[in-house]
Amino acid sequence: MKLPRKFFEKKTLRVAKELLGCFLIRRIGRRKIVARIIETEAYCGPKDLANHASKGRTPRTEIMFGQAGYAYVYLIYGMYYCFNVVTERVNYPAAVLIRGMEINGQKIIGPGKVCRELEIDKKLNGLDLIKSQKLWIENRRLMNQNLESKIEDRRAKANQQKFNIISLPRVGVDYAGEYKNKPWRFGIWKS
DNA sequence: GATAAGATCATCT
DNA sequence: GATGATCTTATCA
Repeated sequence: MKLPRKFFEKKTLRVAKELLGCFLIRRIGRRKIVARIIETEAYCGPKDLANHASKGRTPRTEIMFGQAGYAYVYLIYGMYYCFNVVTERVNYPAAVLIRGMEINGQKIIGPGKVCRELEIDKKLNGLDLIKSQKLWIENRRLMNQNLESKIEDRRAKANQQKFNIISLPRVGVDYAGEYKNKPWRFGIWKS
């Protein structure tokens, strides 16, 4: 089941944890990629110095000040894209970065790799994940009627087992002062 | 195995 | 003009 907007309108830390095990779905023409989210990072509001939006409202960060459930995609280091989902309420800039996923059991770790694999670039910035047919997120448990193959059935079963969430400091935010060591990176490599 | 350097550009100062 | 919410390749040990 596609996640509703309400899911994203909660506290960013909670959304970041609840997204683990959910399925990121990407449709490119007739091709559909189903990826299980296994690593995220939370960027929590204007005071979080690691958050791009902590420097205020700019053209780039505008989307984070909008409604939850929209895609925030930006170019990093001139070569890679990072994909985030906007969270919380209007005028409160926050988002969850998708850092790692699993496709048919194959792990893809790193936000740049995630975007390369799913063909996510700036054209998808500002996309509404609640309405889009190109990119959306589904529940941890795939509904039976959505199962398209035995492979997907197996994947759904594997996902029903309990998993432990590991939390660590975020990556690449040494400049963020007191926020640099906040354990706002979440993963389920172990399950 | 570990660490370092290089690629490459939108964004903000 | 400097700087990244990164990744790959090269060069060490």
